[in-house]
Amino acid sequence: MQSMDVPEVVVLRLPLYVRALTQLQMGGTEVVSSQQLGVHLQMTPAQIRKDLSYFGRFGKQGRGYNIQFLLKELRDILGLTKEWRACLVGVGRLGRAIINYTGFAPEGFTIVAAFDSNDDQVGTDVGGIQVLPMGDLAKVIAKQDVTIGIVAVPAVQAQPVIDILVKGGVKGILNYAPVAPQVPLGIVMRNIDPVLSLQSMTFYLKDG
Amino acid sequence: MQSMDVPEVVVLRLPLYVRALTQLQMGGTEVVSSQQLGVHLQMTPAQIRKDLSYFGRFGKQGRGYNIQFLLKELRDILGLTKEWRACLVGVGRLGRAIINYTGFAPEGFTIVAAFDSNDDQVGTDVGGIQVLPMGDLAKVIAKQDVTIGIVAVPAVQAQPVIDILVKGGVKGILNYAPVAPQVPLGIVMRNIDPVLSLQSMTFYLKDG
DNA sequence: CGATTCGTGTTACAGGATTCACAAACGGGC
DNA sequence: GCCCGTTTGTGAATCCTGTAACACGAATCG
Repeated sequence: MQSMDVPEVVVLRLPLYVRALTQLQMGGTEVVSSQQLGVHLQMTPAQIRKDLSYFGRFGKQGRGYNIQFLLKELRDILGLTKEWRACLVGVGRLGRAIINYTGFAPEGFTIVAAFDSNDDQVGTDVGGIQVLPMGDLAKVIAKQDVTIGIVAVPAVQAQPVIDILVKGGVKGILNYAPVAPQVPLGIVMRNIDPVLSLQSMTFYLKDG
Repeated sequence: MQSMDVPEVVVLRLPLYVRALTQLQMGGTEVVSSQQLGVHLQMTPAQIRKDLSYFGRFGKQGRGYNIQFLLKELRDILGLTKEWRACLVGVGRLGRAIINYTGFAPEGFTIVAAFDSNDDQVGTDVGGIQVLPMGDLAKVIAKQDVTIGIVAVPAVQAQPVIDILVKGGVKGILNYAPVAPQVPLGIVMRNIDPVLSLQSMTFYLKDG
């Protein structure tokens, strides 16, 4: 709702704040200023204050931000208070690594189902999850309340798989395939693409 | 050299062009207009033309861009014509997946060495690569002409590992650990962080 | 209790990036 | 050789983002 006129760059930074604040909280800090947060995250205090001011007034003049309070607010804003249910498509090497990745669950992202188009994979157990045939996708998404689809299939299959996921009803796509797929308006996509990262990195390395 | 006043956003987009052009080339196309590229990549033709114009005049009015020529130029600009040698630190689950990932080699990125601080891992063979102790890092980087360090260690170890890599002489860091590490000026870092991607995604999903 | 210090929220500004618009260039047809 | 449709490259204009400046509230101190 309030989301309408918040720049996307700002939204992309919010998780960084959440992470930094969580870390500080672990360390026992209770109050932090935009100044301190700034050095921690390598950004200017002004930017942090401005970002936060899009959503409310969370700080106290002369003191700073109460970490526990700000964290709760930011988690609310980002929608991190509920459990997000995802399904994985593609249980090859990459898919298996994703299923077994321990970083998702603590943040509230659970992979509740896995699919593969390869009949040899279907029926096998990967990291405690039964691999299902693509045909079951729509049914499972609806029944299991899945909102996020994770794509870990070869490049050529990515677009068709994403089409199926969208038709099936997921609202967000986390795409690991090295392509830039098209999604209809209203679907949120994020790409994980280490090769692109490396290819833009080399521009700066090539004559260092 | 010419790199000085090219905006970083532009550099980040160049690999997308390379990929799209390669795909078109595979399909047999020889010439493409900014218009066509635009629909393919979901961006405005003007932006594509402007981006390319930072580096030279590659197109012909009335015709468009010769794909083979433009690809060669872009690969040159990005420094993708040579083989880039990388080393991996951390051969846990994630590290193993990275070593076995088949997407790097075809693009000219080779992992030539792997390290781990865990003595149980040292000496074992992962995906055809001998795991070495951290102590050998500097020596190997120098001897093997390694310019890129890939970090796949737990969050708490990431910063110290990166410090060692930088001291050892790498120029670029591809960081998979869920932290925002500090690197000295002149070192290029790219972060791969699916959790951050998901956390910014949920902002848009939370009341859809 | 007044003065001082600190740090926020906000407004104004500067610098970048994206889009627009158009002259100049090219290729093909006649 | 000349015209016509097409598409580039590029200033100009617009939009967006980040930074700096500042007025005000809150806490502290003598």
